[in-house]
Amino acid sequence: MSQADTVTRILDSAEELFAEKGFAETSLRMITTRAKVNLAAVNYHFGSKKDLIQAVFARFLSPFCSKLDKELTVMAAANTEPDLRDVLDVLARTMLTGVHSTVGTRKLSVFMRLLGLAYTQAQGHLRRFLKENYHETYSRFILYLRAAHPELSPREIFWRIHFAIGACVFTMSSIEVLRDMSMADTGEDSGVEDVMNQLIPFLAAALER
Amino acid sequence: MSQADTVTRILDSAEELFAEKGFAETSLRMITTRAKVNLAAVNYHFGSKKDLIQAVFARFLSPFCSKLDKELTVMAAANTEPDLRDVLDVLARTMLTGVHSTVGTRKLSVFMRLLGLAYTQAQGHLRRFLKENYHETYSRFILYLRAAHPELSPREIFWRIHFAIGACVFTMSSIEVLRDMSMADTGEDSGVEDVMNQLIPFLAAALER
DNA sequence: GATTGTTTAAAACGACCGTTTAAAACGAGA
DNA sequence: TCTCGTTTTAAACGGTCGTTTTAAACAATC
Repeated sequence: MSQADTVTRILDSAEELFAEKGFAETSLRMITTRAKVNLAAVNYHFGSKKDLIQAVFARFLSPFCSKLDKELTVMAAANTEPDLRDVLDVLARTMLTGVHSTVGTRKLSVFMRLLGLAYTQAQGHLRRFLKENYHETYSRFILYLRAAHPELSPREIFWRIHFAIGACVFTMSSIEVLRDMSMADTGEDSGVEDVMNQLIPFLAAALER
Repeated sequence: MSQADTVTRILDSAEELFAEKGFAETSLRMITTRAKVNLAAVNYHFGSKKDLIQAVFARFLSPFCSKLDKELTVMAAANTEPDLRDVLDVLARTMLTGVHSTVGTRKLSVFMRLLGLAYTQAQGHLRRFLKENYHETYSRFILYLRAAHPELSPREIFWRIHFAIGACVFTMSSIEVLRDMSMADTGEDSGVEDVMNQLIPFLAAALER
């Protein structure tokens, strides 16, 4: 087994388990067992559990953000005055293509769940790491949102977009629970795609009102 | 120190710490140290950590749900055909009065954060506990929502209301982080009330579209 | 094929976890 | 005041955690 294999297998297992259980509830022993590597491999290749957490985020956020950056540039070049739909379309398309990442397909729910963890379970080290590495792209995205709605104050833009993020992240974070509840309530199963198809108009209505 | 004191102090500390850090990241030693009681007191009075978690939820959900039940009855008696605003008003008012609970004032953000944990960190035992004890009130609330919008399918109602819950829970759960980010982005501080004042029209627009 | 640097392996470390035990302290009723 | 059930205390238990250590296995260079 090559080094790349070991590192990748650890990242894969860690990503799955973090998304499923959170950081504290996932032990290095679970990760290394699932990855079929030795326990010490995590500390050897990554240094510590904290560094592993950061590496998991880096692996999907770095390609995602550079893709988003490129797409924003394309958008800005094509259209002198991008409206809200344009900006959100760029985000949505980048997310969907970013999900089908370099190595196979990453589930959208895993992506969302990790994003949710970043907000709700981020200890100091992760928050600092994310800000340091991805704040630039984030600011740029927000800037285009502002440009699309110059009549709204920056504060209004900020909060509306974070309400929307909340609806997405919460929904996708607890998608299994919610699907169970929906099943119990309505008697019908809701596929993840059904949910997305309802979520998008919901968000559009809330953002554009 | 009386028994009631000990039990209450444990619940207070546990509630704060759970809301701040989550379940796994909060140890019984942290709780008992903050509560200034002996470590064994938790197992003596509650049985186990799981039982303590359930007790924390029971303490704020039980009064909340019985209040909500009463208010729903009042609403149903006063108005033969309650519309969406009526139903949501009942919920909002119950939440705000429920927050100022029997013992002092509980922060709204703590209430929301616990609600968020129930969705995103609930292990089997907590999920079962919540369903067993509070599912009845929940169903009744959903029923009124359906009656208010009979043209929408139960599935649509279910998902819209949970998207809305997501926006609330996420926002209030990470309110500190978000206020920091907003400050860094816009240069202006957003008070919690400002945020609420923007959240409500956002949700109304999304639900009623 | 010996040597060197890299990666894997097994075992152990100290720390902290939730829980249990057994004795001490307490408080109300006889 | 003595008693007896309740509550608090201090100490210990077994177990799991993240991390470290030491040696073995491996791969590339000469």
